[in-house]
Amino acid sequence: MEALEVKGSLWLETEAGRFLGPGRVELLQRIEQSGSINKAANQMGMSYKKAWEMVQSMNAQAGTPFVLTQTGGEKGGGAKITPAAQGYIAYYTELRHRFQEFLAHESAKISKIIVEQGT
Amino acid sequence: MEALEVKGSLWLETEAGRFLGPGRVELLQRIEQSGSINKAANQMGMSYKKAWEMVQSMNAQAGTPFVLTQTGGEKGGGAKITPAAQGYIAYYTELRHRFQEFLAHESAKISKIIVEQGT
DNA sequence: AAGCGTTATTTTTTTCAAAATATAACGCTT
DNA sequence: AAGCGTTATATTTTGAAAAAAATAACGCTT
Repeated sequence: MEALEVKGSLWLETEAGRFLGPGRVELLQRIEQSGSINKAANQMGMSYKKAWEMVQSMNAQAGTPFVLTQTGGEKGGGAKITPAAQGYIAYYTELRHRFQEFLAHESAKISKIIVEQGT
Repeated sequence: MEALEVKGSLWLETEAGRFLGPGRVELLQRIEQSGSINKAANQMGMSYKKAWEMVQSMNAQAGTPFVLTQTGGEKGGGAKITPAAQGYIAYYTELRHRFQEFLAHESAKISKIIVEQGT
């Protein structure tokens, strides 16, 4: 057994289910950067519909909306994220960093342990 | 936003992909306890075929087999897990315990943080 | 030799999620 | 009024995974 690694995934959950994970955070960041749900979805190889449903779900679960949209107008419309969303993104990023340190630490220990048990 | 919790999932990975996670560990434990792939699968609401494929995949990825099977015989056949599998189960259980402590610690901190940022 | 409960394997069917397609509305620009 | 790029929504199609079903083999017991 070579190159055994500890991997994992992390998300925030409310009583209504998953609230914020890697996919939603990336979507929010791409909406922030591009100003468009459509562009963000295309960048991620995701259908507009799915992205829009993720936005709906987040807006519903958070007390305050995470994404504000506008239909029509100068550039056809657009979307931007709220300060609340930015706050959660910052928190999630720090949390993920601590998690990656946990995983790296456990991965560093693992080879020793497996050798000890003799497989 | 009430009752926000940090949740996650954890597994071991080799260059060939996922090797050991919660589902496989539970399957191994139930095979050990029941002496049968079939019974273990039924207990987990899983088809025999899927359980058998998981066993095949584990046996292939680990250098040494994790499950030994016998067809025919006194009770029609059966399966048991090897000491190597038992060693990995013990390691994974300890790892999961440390992970749950990480999650609990982060969940305890989270409410404070969210309040601070004013949502 | 017939029966049993299991492992082992293939084939078929079903289910469900994802993708694709289509349509409408919106508000600006020209 | 026509065109644009977007949001918003419903409908259809596709595909892949899961489930179900069917078959065979195995080695013991009776």
